[in-house]
Amino acid sequence: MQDLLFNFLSKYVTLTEEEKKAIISLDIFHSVKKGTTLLKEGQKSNDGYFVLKGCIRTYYIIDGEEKTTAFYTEMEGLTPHCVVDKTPSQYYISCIEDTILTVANPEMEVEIFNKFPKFETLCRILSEELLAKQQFNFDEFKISSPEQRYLNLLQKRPDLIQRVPQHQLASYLGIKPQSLSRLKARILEKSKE
Amino acid sequence: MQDLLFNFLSKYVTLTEEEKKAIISLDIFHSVKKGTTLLKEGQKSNDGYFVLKGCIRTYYIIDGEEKTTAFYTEMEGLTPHCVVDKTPSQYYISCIEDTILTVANPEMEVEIFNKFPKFETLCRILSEELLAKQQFNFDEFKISSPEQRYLNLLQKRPDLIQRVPQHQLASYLGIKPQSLSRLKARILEKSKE
DNA sequence: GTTTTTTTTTAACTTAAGTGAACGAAATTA
DNA sequence: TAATTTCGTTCACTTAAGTTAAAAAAAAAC
Repeated sequence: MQDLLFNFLSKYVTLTEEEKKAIISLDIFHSVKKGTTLLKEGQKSNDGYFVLKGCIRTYYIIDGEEKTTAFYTEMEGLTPHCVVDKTPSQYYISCIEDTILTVANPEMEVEIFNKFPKFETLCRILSEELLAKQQFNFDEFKISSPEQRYLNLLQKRPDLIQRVPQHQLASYLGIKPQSLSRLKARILEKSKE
Repeated sequence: MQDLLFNFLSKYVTLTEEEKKAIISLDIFHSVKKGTTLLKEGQKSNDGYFVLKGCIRTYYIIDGEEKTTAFYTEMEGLTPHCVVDKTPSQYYISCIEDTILTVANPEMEVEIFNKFPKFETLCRILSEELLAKQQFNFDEFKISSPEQRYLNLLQKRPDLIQRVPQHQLASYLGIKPQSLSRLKARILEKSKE
């Protein structure tokens, strides 16, 4: 299980056995069942997550309606907003599949950083990389229509469309479930011509 | 001029005179005139920017049309995508006002990090913070209509609406300039009732 | 200070998303 | 397995954004 993490990290740094042991000893590996809510609106938390296997989503509840804004799957990490600015969370995080993830808080990070400074470099690089990727996704979203966004997702993350309920996908694409249905029918219609 | 930077940084770390001098000696402070293009599509570059005064924007040119995706103003930083993944840039960066900014590349960063490890901590924290903020902005964008996005911007960044040309604002809001005009007229109409 | 260019607004028309309701399919629960 | 809830799709209707064109306003260039 932890090999998934070490494999991923090996793309960025070479870890000694001692360093790996230090990570394992933090006891950050967890298995969570489908449907489990990791964080609720209004809660304070210091936990950041990194998905090793499975899928989690973040969503807001606005006027009683769920608005799904992100999915995190294999080798993707999430530091909730509330961890960064120490305020109650504005959104929920829950598992849409049985999921294996790591859970870590800033205190644990500092502890590791002090012992092994290369981890701080790793975290800096990862978060800079993620920031650039995130900015690009946002750019793409802005300059695309809902239909283009869907087609784009079909190209770039076909798995998501399979493993995620459609009504959750819809708000992820910035539209209503009915519009997603219609849009898919429209695409199918076009492809027949 | 550099005080703007050190003032900002003082919120995160305390810098010694020696450290400040090390930064100044990197010769990263630049003044650029309105209209200057800092980066063009297809170019490779290693420069990241941090705006001390003024405003820069990133935009794509798609089918001959400019698509503005972001503005960076006072105390906001930008590491272009092409710096992170070493590919030619997909977008342009230019100044929409006379601007004072810092320009730094990863090599300079590494040099500073080696001399003063606290800078790496600073950069990690800044980019984690930015990532969380960025994610939240994206969330807000997804769950809002164009009209809500405009009203939201009016609340949160009224300065942008003043200092930025409307047609650039429009694509930033994910719509066409004509739609922005109409939307503003609609809001004005509503407020009269 | 006038001309030229760029930007913003307005309008008419087209296309697509939002809304509310209904229906069948699928998944959950009893 | 039957009952119930949740989910996905379809429909009719409303609202708003995209498109094309033109005019007005503002900014830049001469």
